[in-house]
This record gives sequence, C-alpha cells and structure tokens, in this order.
Amino acid sequence: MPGDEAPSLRERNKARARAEIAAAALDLFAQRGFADVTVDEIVIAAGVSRRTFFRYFETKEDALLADYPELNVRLADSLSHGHAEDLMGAVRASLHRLADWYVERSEAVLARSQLIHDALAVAARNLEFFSQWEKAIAATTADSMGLDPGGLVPRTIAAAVVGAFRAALSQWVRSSCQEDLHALTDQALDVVSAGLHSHRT
Amino acid sequence: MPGDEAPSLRERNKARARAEIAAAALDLFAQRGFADVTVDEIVIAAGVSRRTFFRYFETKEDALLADYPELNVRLADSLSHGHAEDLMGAVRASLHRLADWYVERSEAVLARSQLIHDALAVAARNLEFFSQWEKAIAATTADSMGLDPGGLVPRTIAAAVVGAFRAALSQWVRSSCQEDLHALTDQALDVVSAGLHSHRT
DNA sequence: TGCACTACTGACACTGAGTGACAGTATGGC
DNA sequence: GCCATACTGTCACTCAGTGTCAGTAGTGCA
Repeated sequence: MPGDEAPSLRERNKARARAEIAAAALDLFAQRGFADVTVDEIVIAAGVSRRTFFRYFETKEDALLADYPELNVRLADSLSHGHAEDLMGAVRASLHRLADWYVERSEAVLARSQLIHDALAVAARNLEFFSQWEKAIAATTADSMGLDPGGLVPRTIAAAVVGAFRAALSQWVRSSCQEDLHALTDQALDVVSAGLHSHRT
Repeated sequence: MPGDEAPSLRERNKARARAEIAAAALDLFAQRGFADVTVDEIVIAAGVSRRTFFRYFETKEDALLADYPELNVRLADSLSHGHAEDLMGAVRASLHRLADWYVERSEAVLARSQLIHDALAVAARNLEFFSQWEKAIAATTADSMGLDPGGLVPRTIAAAVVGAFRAALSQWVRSSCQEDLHALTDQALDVVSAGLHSHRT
C-alpha cells in the first residue's frame, strides 16, 4: 500500500504545502477573525492558487481545523491497542492520549478556540469531529461487550464519555490552559463513570 | 411585550409564510435530496422571493430544521418548571416532553433523518441544536447544585444526559419509529444515571 | 541521461449561497 | 380616511466551492 514507511518527495511536498496553507490561514484568522478573511487572501498569503486550496481543504472551515483528522487517527489507533477486558480503562487511556495532543499545542488550541466559537459554521464543523470520536468509541464498546455498535447502550456510553472529555477541554480552555487537562479529564470521567445520581444535592 | 397572547394578523402571516416555505423545501428535499435542490427552486415552489426566503431562514440548512427552535423553547420552558430538589427527575421529565414532540411528528422526523445525514453541513447544524440543549441543562444543573454553569461538573452531566437522549433518538429512528421512544429514553438515562462502570462485561 | 507516465498545479469560467440597499405594498393605530 | 411601520420584491454584488483542461514537476524504466 502507498504512503507507508518512507514518504516520497511528492508526499512530503504535499504535507508541507498543506501545513503552509493552514498556517497562513490561521495567521489571517487570528488577525481579523474567520468571517473577514476570504479564501483569495489566504491563497495569496500562502502563495498558491485558489484551486489548490480547495484540493487540500474541502471548506474554509477545514483550513482552520486542519490537524483534527490527525487527532482522529490517533484516537482510533489508541483504541485498537486497548484490552477488551477493561473497557473503561482503555477508553480513559485513549482520552489521555488525546489530552497529550492538546497539551502539546496549547497555544494553537487557545488561539483557535475563540475563532471556533465566533463562526457558527466552524462550531458546527467542530462538533462533527467529536461525533466521529463517539462513533469510534461506540464501536470499541460494542466490540468489547458483544453488542451492536449502533445500539442504544454503546452509543449512550460513547456519548457520555466524549461529552465528559468535551467538558474537560472546555474547562481547560477557560483556564487559558493553566489547569491540568489530564486531571480535568479524570474528574469528568469519574462523574460519568460513578453515575449521575451520586450528584444529587 | 409584543408577541404575547393574541397574535396579530402580521404575526400569523409570518408564521404561515415560514411554515409554507419550510414545507415546500422539505417536499423538494425529500424528492431529490438536500444538495440537488437550490434556493431558487424552493422560492418558486413556495411563491416568494429569494430575499424573503433568507429573511425567514439564515441558511438553506435552517429551512430543513425549521421547527427545531420551537423545540428549544419547549425544553427551556419545561426545565424552568422543574423542582430543584430532584434534578435528575426534572431533567428526565423534560426529555420526555421532547420525546412527545418527536413522537407527534414521527413521519416528518423519519423523512428528515436521512436528509440530515446526507449533507455534512446539515448534520453539523443538527449537532449545534443539541449543544444548545446541553447549555440549557448545564444551566439548570448548575443552578440546582449551586455551581458555575460553565464548570466541569454541570457540563459533564449535561453532555451525558443529552448524549443519552441522542442515543435514544437514534435507536428510535433506526427502528423506523416503531419502538417506544419514551422507554428508550428511560433506558439510556438509566445507563448514565447508574454509572458507566456497571457496564463492565 | 533521455523518455514516457502519472500526479499535481494554475488559470479560467461557472453555479449557487448569502447580503445590502432601496422602492413598493400591506397592516395597525388614529 | 391618513400616517407610521413592518414586510416583500427587485437588483446588484461578494464569495465559497466545482469542473475542465493545459502545463509542469516527480517517478519509473531503459
């Protein structure tokens, strides 16, 4: 299969071009906001043609969320290495791997978080990615429990887990990445893991 | 305040126009899919001008999800009437009121569910509405527990609860609205309420 | 090194969503 | 009936996203 091991010159050029376009876009977005930057301006800044931009990114939103797909494969990879006996442990470990990714890019995450909530279309696109995580976790859950991946219980568990992680991320960003994302993730997972009824007042 | 009690002729005309446009749009979407229908075709079918369409709906997606805002106010209304002593009970009751809404519109829900997943932009917009429910439930939760509505615990609880309801809805649609949505809602809520750890294999 | 083959890019024209401005028409209060 | 206000239609415009095709750079092979 192509793309394995040694990336060719073409592959490397593609990856570099994609990263350069995304960087140029993020730079402009950070200066003037998502809506006020046109694709024309991005491609001029990046030194490529309009058409090339849309070969790398399906939409303008995707240019802002350029590295999310990488995050998806990281989650899928991590989930596939977990032990089926301890489902929640495997899921928890996978989420901590995602947390690592976020912590490594604190500044970029912070710069983007405001932009994401400014434009409704970006916010919606952002949620799409979380829903992909839910699918992946539901599949793993169903697999370990011998259930239908589209069934009620796996989907409920996946939604609760990803929801917990979203809450942790949100709190982390609110603290300007000062709090410990791993600790927040554990706290949020503890809430859903122990059960919501224990939070009666 | 205007709009209360007796709706004027203007108000009724607006509501009717909006409903007619949405009906014309849904009809065309059902025939040929979301992407293959242009706004021009919708406005011709509805007998209004292009500009009028965009006065009633911000985007083409919103024309398909026309009655969702109504659902949001129903949730907010229901939550505000709950007793603070029994948070989970109030939330559960509110979700059942939403379930009623869906059950009343089974055919329309079914017709739309396919369209929603066909177009990525619609699916993303759809998730936006669920995230508004999360905000509302997080606010209620925070209120009843004396916490920050944007804090970790209320957001985690809200995400888990709404996630459970989404899973129930999804399972209901998969059964072509044949299963009992209220029972599915209760089952999903029981999963998150009892705690995920109880689902170890 | 030279030659074909394939992947990628740029240029151009086009469709369609969404917006701003303004003139015309219907509604509600007097 | 008259006037202020809300609503609608028309027109012109910007910009996102797509199809096509010719040109160029990277790759495999002799």
